[in-house]
Amino acid sequence: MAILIAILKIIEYRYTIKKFDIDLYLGVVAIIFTGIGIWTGIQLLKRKEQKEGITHTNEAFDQTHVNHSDKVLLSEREKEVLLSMSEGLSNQEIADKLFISIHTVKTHSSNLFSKLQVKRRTQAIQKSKELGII
Amino acid sequence: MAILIAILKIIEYRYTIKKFDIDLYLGVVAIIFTGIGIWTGIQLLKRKEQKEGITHTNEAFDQTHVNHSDKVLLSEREKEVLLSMSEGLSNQEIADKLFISIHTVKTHSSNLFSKLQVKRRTQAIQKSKELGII
DNA sequence: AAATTACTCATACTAAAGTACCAATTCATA
DNA sequence: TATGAATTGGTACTTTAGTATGAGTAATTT
Repeated sequence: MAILIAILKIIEYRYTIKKFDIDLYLGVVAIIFTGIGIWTGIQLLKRKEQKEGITHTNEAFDQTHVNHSDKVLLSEREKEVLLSMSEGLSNQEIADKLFISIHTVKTHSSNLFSKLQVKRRTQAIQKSKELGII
Repeated sequence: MAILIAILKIIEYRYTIKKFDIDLYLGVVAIIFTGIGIWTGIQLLKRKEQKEGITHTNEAFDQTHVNHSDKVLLSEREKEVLLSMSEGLSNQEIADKLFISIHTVKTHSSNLFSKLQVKRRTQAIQKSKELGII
């Protein structure tokens, strides 16, 4: 804001161009500040994307790093749940298949997610295939 | 440009606010057009990035499309969403990645699910891998 | 015997996913 | 020019997924 005001002051040669059409001056101001706006917008969006990019690469790094250092050991039941997930089954369908309640399936899910260090079943599927668990 | 001029004309109540400080008027014009500029800049950048994204996916698409059946025909965008799904991204993350709203991601999701005749994203991932779409 | 691990089930939540509508824009094509 | 496909965005809603927490049981290990 301070910069904008400063620029406005610098441009303020309107006393010298008073003889010119005031419309022309306004048009120039409008165009200049449109340009400033465009530039600002691009800068803002760039910064936002950079932050997201850093976050993503960090996540990707963590995943691949853990792959080599930790041997992820899932229990039998967790592996069964994970396998069923990769087949596209819902929690309820997995529960029916394994003759357990949906609550138990959710417990196994949550546990295997934290063991695999993922947040969603789709990530678990992808990661477990990378690790050769499935 | 025509729009800018038109807006300028609409704003042109300077005859009525002549009694007010001309600096105030200029400040308002500057702020408004800065806002317009920011918006324009964001829109321009969005469009640019989207074109780049499509180019990339087209390259990837050409590699896989030749090899496999076109019985299930997904649109470009649907394939992009599907691929992102298989990478374990949430709808919100896909939206951010493709520079579209989460609503649009859901629309694409729902459409590709019915095209693949599945009910969940996990099934879509499994089936599309069977079909060689991914 | 005590501790640990795996498995089970539950409640009560929040978050995400998915569906069903609708509507506007763009773009290629009949 | 009109028509349809693709893309985008929205509201409102239901369903599923996921988290946090607690707790009981059986088997194994220390």
